[in-house]
Amino acid sequence: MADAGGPAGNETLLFLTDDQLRKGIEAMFFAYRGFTADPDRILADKGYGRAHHRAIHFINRSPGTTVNNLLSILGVTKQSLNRVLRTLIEDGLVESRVGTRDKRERHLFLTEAGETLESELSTAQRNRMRAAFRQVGPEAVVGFRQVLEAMMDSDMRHHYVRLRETGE
Amino acid sequence: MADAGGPAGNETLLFLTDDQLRKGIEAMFFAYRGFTADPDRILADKGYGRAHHRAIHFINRSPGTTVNNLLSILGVTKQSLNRVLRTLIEDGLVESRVGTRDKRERHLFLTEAGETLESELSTAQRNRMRAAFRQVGPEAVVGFRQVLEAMMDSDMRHHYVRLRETGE
DNA sequence: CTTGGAATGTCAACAAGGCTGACATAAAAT
DNA sequence: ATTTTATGTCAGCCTTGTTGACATTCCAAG
Repeated sequence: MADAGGPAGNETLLFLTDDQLRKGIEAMFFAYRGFTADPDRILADKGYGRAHHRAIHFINRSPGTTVNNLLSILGVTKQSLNRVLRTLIEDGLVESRVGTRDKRERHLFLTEAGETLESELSTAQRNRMRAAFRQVGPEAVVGFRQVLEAMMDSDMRHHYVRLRETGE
Repeated sequence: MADAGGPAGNETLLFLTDDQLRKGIEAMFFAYRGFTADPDRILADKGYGRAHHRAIHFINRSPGTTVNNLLSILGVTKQSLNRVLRTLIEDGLVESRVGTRDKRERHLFLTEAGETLESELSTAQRNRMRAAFRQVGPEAVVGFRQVLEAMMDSDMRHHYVRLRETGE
């Protein structure tokens, strides 16, 4: 179990040892903290949390998205999302429009104020990621994204891919 | 702002565009969900949460570590950690021994039961990471770790590196 | 030896943000 | 006409973070 290469020691599989995997696990843990640190600071100043950031991010990525679609992307309950959306709508950062084809649906949009905050948050987060990317170079970035994509649950990968296509 | 390469379009920097950075950000978000999904299920069955997992992980990595050291690794308040440690100690998964040199300090160890749970959790998490690593190959894994390390806050990187050295 | 400060524990209170369950409404689908 | 779907809302619970206050223990400096 500790040696993925077996007694003969297939050297091409040394990157699959428990030790290497543990390093990957700890790297994910510490890096995710850095990943969220800058937006967290901005959000705390304005009385918001990560949940607000996530909603704002994905509304910005897919303007007019429905509540249901957002729910499946975020993987939370409607009550939990609703609490966050309510405050964002009350504060004038998000607009909810009744659907035209299907009037049961609410389509979500960022207001100008919402776009301003989104830009502030994503700029901070991009700055850190840009610094990391620049430091390690394009080939490492390709590997980074390949591993992350392979680590996703398949339904989350579907969301990721669909968003990826939208942006290109 | 949208074009990292400038008007002339330096093609070697195309991996730093806002679009590429956004993909990296979304990849981190979705992948982290997968990263924690398997342990989360195991923990939920036993009435624990991620905070318990983190404590168990780092006590296992550094047996005999002090509460203070654990605090700086986990980045939470002592009250928050204390609540988690108390339940783990009550449940017989963690043992707290008064320090010999400095009797103010408590040194933390996993009991046999604690090691059993740790193994269950880390096996599940390693399995997913192993599958991802195997799927993308060793060069991608190198890039993955390089980007993550570059994305950490420097104090977290210190912890990461210290733990990395311990394991080798 | 006394005192100050550090490490730890504990109690209380609070907030964010997850969760479940129950119920209401409007509109689409059958 | 009935059922299903999409959404919202209320109430209550849990985990896990926070702050503040205070006690204990003990090292270390005066």
